[in-house]
Amino acid sequence: MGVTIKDIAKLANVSHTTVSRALNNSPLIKENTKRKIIEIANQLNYSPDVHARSLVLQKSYTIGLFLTRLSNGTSSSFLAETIKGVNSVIDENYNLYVRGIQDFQDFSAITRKRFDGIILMSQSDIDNAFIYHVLEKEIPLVVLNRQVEERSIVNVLSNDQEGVYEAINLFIENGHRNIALIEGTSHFRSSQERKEGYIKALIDFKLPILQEYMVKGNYDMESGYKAMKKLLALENPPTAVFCSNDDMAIGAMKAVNDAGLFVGADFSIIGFDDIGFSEYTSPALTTVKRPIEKISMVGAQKLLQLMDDVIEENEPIYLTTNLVKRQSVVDLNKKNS
Amino acid sequence: MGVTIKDIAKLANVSHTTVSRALNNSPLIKENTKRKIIEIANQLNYSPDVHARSLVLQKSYTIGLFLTRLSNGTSSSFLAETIKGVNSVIDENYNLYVRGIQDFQDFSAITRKRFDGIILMSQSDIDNAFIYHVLEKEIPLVVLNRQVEERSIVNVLSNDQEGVYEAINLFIENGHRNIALIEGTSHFRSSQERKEGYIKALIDFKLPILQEYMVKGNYDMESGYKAMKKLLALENPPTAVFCSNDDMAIGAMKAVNDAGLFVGADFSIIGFDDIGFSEYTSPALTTVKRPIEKISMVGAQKLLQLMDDVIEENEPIYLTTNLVKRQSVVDLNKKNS
DNA sequence: CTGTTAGCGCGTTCAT
DNA sequence: ATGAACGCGCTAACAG
Repeated sequence: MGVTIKDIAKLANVSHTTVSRALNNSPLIKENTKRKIIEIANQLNYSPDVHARSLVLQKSYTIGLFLTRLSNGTSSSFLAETIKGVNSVIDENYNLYVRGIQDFQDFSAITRKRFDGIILMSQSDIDNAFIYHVLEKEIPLVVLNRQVEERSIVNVLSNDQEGVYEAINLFIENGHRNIALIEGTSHFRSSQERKEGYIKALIDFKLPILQEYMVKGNYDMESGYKAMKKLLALENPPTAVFCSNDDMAIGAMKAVNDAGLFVGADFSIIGFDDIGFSEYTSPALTTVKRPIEKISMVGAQKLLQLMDDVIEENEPIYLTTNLVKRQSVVDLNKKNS
Repeated sequence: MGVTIKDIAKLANVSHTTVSRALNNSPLIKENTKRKIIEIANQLNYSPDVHARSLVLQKSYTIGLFLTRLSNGTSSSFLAETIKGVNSVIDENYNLYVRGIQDFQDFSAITRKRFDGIILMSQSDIDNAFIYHVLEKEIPLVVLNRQVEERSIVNVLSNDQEGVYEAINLFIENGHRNIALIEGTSHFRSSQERKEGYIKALIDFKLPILQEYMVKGNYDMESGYKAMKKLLALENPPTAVFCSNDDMAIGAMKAVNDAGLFVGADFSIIGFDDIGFSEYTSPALTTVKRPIEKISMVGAQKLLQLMDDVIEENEPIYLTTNLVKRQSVVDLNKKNS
C-alpha cells in the first residue's frame, strides 16, 4: 500500500540511504542520481511516513493551539480569527492541534514528544496550571492575549487598558458624565484589564466611580442584554455604556431598542474587539479594535523562532488597539446647544 | 528526557515486552506484575511515544478536518461551530488537523498513513478533486454539508431546499408577492440549493420568476448590503427578501435602515443559518436554522464508525432545518386590513 | 559520492 | 506467564 524508500532504492539500484539523502537534498549525492531518484519517487507517488520520520527526528510536526475553552465565553469570531491567524503562518506540513484546556482531565498527554510547540490563547488565570505543565516539560510556549508573570514565556497581547481608556475618553469628549461599564466573564483576565482601564479613566477625569454603574456580564450577547436592562432600570441611568466586548454591546443595543430608545440618538454605546458584525449593526457600533488575528500571527511566528533558535528577548509584545469611530456615540455637546 | 518502556522494564526486572503488554492491559500478564508495572509507570510519569506507536500500529491518531476555505466565504460562526462539533465527539487522544483545501498546492501530503480519517466540510464543487484523492488513497471519508454523487461516501447534510421553501412559504402566508433572493457565493453548492428552493416555491405558488429579483452575493455582510441596495433601487422593489445566509441578511438589514425604512415594519427579511447574532439584531431576524454543529457531530460519529467497522449503509443523512420565526417579517394581511 | 549498520520506541510472533 | 528477536520507515554514524 505505502511506497517506502526501500522500494525506490530497488528500482534505482542504490541503497535506501542514498534515497533518503537524495530526497532530503543532501549535497553528498551526485546530481545525476539525485535526479533519477526524485524522478522515480514522483512516479511512484512517494510520500514519506511522517511517523517514522518523527520517531527518528524526535520532532512531531505538530503545534498545539490551546484555548481556555472552546465554548462558553469564547465567541465564534474569536476562535475563528485565532485559527486563521495561526494557520496562515505555519506551513501545511505542520499539524495544528486545536483544543480547549477544559477538555483535559490531566495533562499527561501533553508531552514534548507530541508537540513541537504550543500556542496558548489564554483567557483566564485558570490555565496557569497548564502553563506550568508545559513549562516543566520544556515545550516551547507562546502565550497570547493575557499577561503572564513568568519572564521566560513569550507573551503577545494587546493593550486593553489603553484601548478602554480611549473609549471612555471619547465618551467624555462627547459630553458624557454618566458612563457605565458592562464587565466580561469574572475570572477572565481581560475583564479585569478592561475594568481597570475604565476606572483609571474615570479617576483621571475626576468622575465618581459608582458600583451601580458596573454590571457583570460574561461576554455573551444575552448577558449584555440583561446587564443593559439593569442599567436602564436605574433611578439615574447612564447616558453611555462601555461594553467589554462587542457581543455584549450587541445584546445591549437590543435592550436599548426594546426600551424604545435609539442608540446613537438617545443612548451611547462603545464595544470592544471590532468583530465583523459591529460595522453592520444599526447604528454601526463604535468599538475598540483588538487585533486578534494579528496577535495569533505574531504569536505563531514567535513560536517558530522559539522552536529554532531559542530567542532570548522575552519582553511582552504589545499590539495596539485602536478606536474605530462609527455611529453609536451621541455628541451631547451638539445635542444640548 | 523521555521515559520509555525499557526504563520501566529495568526497574521492574522484566522485559520491555512484558511492560508493553501490561500497559496495554493484556490478559497474558499476571495481575500482580501488571499492577507493579503500572505503579512504576505512573511514578515515572510515563506516557507512550505516539510516533513509535503510530509507526508500528499503522495508525496516526489524527483526523483531518478540511474546509473548502478558511476565509473568504466561510463565516466565523460556521468555522467555529464545525470545530466545536467535531471536537466534542472525538476524544483527546486524537489530533484534529484543521485546514482549508485551498491552502494546498497538491495533495501528496494527504496520505492514509497520516490521517486515520477525514471529515470534509464541503462548500463547493471545487473540492471534488480533493474527494477523489482521498477516495483513491482509501482514507475513510465523511463529507458534510454538500451532496456528493459517489454512493460510497458517507454524507451528512441539511435539507436546505426544504428550509428555503418554508421561508418563502412564510412570506406568502404573510401576504407577500414580490419576493426577492440574495444569492450566496456563485459556485458554492449551497447557493444553488437555496436558489432552487426559492424558485421551486415561487413556481408552486404560481408567482413569476424575475431575473431582477435574484441578486448575487458571496455570503459576506458587505455583499448583502450591496445586493439590497440594488433591490431597493429597482423600479418595482420587492417587499420581502430571502437572504441565503444570515451574514448577508444582516448586511441587507443595514441597507434597509440606511434607506430610512424599518425592517419588520416596512420591509421583510428572512435569513439562513441562525447564527448567534440573528437573535440580537433589531428587529430579531427570522431565519432558517441550519444545524451545523449537529451535522459536524453526526459526521464525526460516522467517521469513527467508519474507521472501525466499515459501515455499509451509505444513504445520505439529512438533518432537518427549521424555521425560527422572529420579528423581521411584516404581515401584510394585517397591515392592509 | 555511496553503502553498511545501527537505532529511534513500540508491538508482536515464536519460543520457552 | 514471560522473554528474545524482529520489524515498522526513516535518518545518521561510520566506513569505504
